Amino acid sequence: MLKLSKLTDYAIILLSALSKDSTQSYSASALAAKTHIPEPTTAKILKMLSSGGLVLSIRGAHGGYKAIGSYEDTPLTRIIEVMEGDIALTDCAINANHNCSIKESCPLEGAWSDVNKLLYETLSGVSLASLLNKAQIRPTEIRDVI
Amino acid sequence: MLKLSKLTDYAIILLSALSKDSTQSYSASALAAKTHIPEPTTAKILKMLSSGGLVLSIRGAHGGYKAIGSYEDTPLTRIIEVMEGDIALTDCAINANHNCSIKESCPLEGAWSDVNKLLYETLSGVSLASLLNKAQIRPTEIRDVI
DNA sequence: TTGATCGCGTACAAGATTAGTACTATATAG
DNA sequence: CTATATAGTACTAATCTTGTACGCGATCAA
Repeated sequence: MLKLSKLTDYAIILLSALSKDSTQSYSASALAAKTHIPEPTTAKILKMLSSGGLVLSIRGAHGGYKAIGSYEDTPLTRIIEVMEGDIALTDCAINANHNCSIKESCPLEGAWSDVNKLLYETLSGVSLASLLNKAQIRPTEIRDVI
Repeated sequence: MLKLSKLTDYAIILLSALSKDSTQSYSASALAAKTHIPEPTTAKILKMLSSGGLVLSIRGAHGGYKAIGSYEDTPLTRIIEVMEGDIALTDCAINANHNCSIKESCPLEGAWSDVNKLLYETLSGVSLASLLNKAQIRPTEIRDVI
């Protein structure tokens, strides 16, 4: 299926809610209510986004989370990396020294890493802002390849 | 992580083994021995590839599996679809009518489908043969986008 | 200074998905 | 007819993802 995790999906929804007004801070529970994402899960995701530098956290009473900038230049890959770790189609693609049971006989060796790089470049070209705006996603010369 | 399943990974290894000599047929157990993929798993994958039209199966004594053509024009997406079903970053991307718990409040609506299409186009541009050859993967004008 | 609010960190439990196995049926060659 | 090999289905086991719980630390306001 080549799926993103649900948490990544949720993360983008939360970022969307936060960027509605990036001057204001929202508590985790307020965001949960707003987005209908379960509260503990919301808190967890916001923590991850915060430690990944995608949102600002303000501790203490009347604290909360705040958007950082407009996400105009934030590539989709950044969110995926924060939420899921490195982007890798296969374990081989990212880590040449992983312990693969069929390593000796695998005919692919480094082949995946090229495909992986291509995929990464493609998703890097999509900014979070453009996703949130449902706006144009990529230069046409690339979209016409199909 | 945006990972492919292990079965998909194995499938490509098996296709690679088969295309070494596409005139010959190999039994599932022979391929398992050759690739070091567990035998029952090998059998299962070959069945899937066969019903997806990616390999030819020959039943009965001295039967086995055979490659179909050179896979020069077989896009990577084809294998992924056969092994994992539709390519979809999120459930929303492919099926607008899925029952999503936050559907009413989701700000993304159809946005994912555009990204998904882009991803699909990108992976379509990689042929199985080129992956097996570790050869050039994409026209330069696209690879230079980074 | 003290209490209430709210984020941080870690660890844990439940659920869903994926990987792998077993068994029976069917087709073909000799 | 028999041996060989794939097809199909159902089941089990392992892993990953999701969601929850709880105690700690920071900040604000009275």
